[in-house]
Amino acid sequence: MTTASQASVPCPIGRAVGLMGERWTLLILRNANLGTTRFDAFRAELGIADNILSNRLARLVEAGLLARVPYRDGGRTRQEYRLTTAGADMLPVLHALAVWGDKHTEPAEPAGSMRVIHQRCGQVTTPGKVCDGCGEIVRREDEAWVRPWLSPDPISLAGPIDTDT
Amino acid sequence: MTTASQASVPCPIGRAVGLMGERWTLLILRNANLGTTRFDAFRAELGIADNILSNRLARLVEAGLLARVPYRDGGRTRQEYRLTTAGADMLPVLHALAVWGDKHTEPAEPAGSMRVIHQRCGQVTTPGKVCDGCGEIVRREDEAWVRPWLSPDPISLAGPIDTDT
DNA sequence: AACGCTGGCTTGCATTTAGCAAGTAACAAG
DNA sequence: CTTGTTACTTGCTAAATGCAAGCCAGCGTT
Repeated sequence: MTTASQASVPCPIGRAVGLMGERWTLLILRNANLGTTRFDAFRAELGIADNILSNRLARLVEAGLLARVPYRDGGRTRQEYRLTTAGADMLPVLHALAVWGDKHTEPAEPAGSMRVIHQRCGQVTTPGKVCDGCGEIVRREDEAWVRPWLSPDPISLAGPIDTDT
Repeated sequence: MTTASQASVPCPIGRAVGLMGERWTLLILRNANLGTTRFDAFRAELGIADNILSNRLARLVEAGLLARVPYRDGGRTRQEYRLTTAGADMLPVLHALAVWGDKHTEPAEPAGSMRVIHQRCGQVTTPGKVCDGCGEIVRREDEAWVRPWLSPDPISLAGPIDTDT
């Protein structure tokens, strides 16, 4: 799913950054990993302009990280932007950014830090491979995030859509 | 080291992305982690415009990820941009981008993939915490990268400068 | 068939940013 | 004093960002 401009970059970091080294793209991928799929939901959650959101979603679909999928809603057809495997595989990047952000930056108001929950044992854990509590590998489907500034409830990560792009 | 615009963002990912969700910034951090320190070296390695490089280096210094340090070179005073602890702590983000980029994007010409070497045992390993070969935790000072499109030689990661910003 | 509503954009515009290429200032050597 | 180097700055053009209004397709209702 490489776009033409990636193909000339030998470095995988360079190619990845060419696709997603842009703040709105990364924020869209964060929210998509947490289950956001609809245009108006991204717009509301991110406070992003319509034209920028439309542009970024199109790029993410073209790059294969999201898939634009029609669905029926109360009789009418709507569109949603579903996470693909490539989009889901961004989770380690999001984990790493969360750890860095938590260590090196401060929110103005301590609403409480973001926490990652291993749902199988219920423990808070460092994002990454192995649960700090029980030592098990934390699988995506057992991981939830608590963002206390939004809600005290853990949000499970979204599963990717199966896709052949 | 939070800039004013970060302080209003409760999410650590949002704050991190506010500082570095931009391709040139990420690429500068990649090269700084591999030991690049001088303005003309960044310019040559990245093919970046002077004004953009100057701007990004200033922002990274302001955000505390790099430190601008004078040094003597053949009698004259020059400046270098040294990695700080905060900049060094970007390594997991770079690792995650490398893994993603390697899995989901293709170079035009197979020059060979980027490889991470655990120098204590000499093995190639997956970037991350534990060596695939010997099972030891891969410490920064024992990690080197091979980027075959540049050179067959492993490049050790740069150690951060001690700094109190 | 006509109309209204909604969703998912597009458009026009002003502002900002990106990037090229030339130029500048400070500092050193000759 | 002149020259060269380093680390930028500047002027300019093109592209991107983002606001706010508007458009179009698809649907349901009348």
